[in-house]
Amino acid sequence: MAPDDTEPPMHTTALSALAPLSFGTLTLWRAMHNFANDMLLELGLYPGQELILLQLYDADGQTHTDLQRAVRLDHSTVSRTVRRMEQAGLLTRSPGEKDKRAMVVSLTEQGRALQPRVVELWSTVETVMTEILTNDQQSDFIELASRLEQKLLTARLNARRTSS
Amino acid sequence: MAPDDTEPPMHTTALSALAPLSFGTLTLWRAMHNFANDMLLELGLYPGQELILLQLYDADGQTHTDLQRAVRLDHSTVSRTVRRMEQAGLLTRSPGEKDKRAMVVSLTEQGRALQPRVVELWSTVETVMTEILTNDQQSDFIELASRLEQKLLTARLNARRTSS
DNA sequence: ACGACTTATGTGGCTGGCCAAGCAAATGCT
DNA sequence: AGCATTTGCTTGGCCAGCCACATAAGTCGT
Repeated sequence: MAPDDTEPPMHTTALSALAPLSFGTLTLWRAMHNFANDMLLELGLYPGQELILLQLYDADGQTHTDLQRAVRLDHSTVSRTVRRMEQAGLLTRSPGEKDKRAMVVSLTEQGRALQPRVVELWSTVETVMTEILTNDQQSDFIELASRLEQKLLTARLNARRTSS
Repeated sequence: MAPDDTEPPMHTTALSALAPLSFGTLTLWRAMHNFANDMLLELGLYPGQELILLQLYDADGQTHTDLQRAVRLDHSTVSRTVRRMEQAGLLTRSPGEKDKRAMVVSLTEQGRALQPRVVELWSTVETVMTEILTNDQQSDFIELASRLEQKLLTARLNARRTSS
């Protein structure tokens, strides 16, 4: 788990003065990540694995590519993570019938058994967060976050186009 | 860098429906992280290293512990990262005079030369984000993020207290 | 039908981040 | 003074995430 948070929080970083919005995003994410992580570890999961599980709960029997597009991580990351989850007994991989290159990922009993706990985990995180916000604040935050995300995505694309 | 974002964004993940606030936080952070990362790599830096540099720009000659408290990462992470940055010629480590256990970290010419570019990097990120927000929306977002962070920090502490 | 391209996945290597275990130096306590 | 505790840092091991490269299997064009 992350370092002790018993000390006064670092509200005086260089970054906080230079780029408060970025700083706020970073620290919020870290706090959420650490909080979720503690619970994930109790389920024997590592961060990111629960996203793949959620994806499979939504529709079992997806290929690596399906999962990769959903979670938006590198295919090599998905490949390794899925393999580790297979070794952990959470899911099964088998070559596709039509397309022999594709690996179809299916939940095992053990993997499916985690569904309520994984759902509860994220519900807990969400509850903790929404608890201190009004409905309006929640939708405002979500909308702002979404707009910022979109802006950053397009900014990144533009930057890449001009550099390459 | 992260996977191609040319495909339509994943606005239909299982998590987005289950925990929209958490999902928004996660995706926003990822977008920001990826955007910043591209620029970091062009500077020959890896994510997290620029935070240590910023810290040193603020006050050169800090110990590992100083840095660790500032960036709030695990001390072992700081140790490794600082060592790699030393190998990259960005900084110097030398045992403290009074306290021979402490490693005092100082910037090299090369490390200090990066200051304007590191500052510019985060300014760029911040500008991209603030561009689409009014001043009120910016301060709202920062305040909400800060409150959410605090809530998550205390929730984590409570959870740990009761479990251990 | 055959070669070129595209797609699906795997592997090695690098980083960040964490924990746990270990070592060395400073501090404190008797 | 001498021993126990605390503090500062290091190392090994595990995971995520990325890129670059490699392989296998569909697909397409001639």
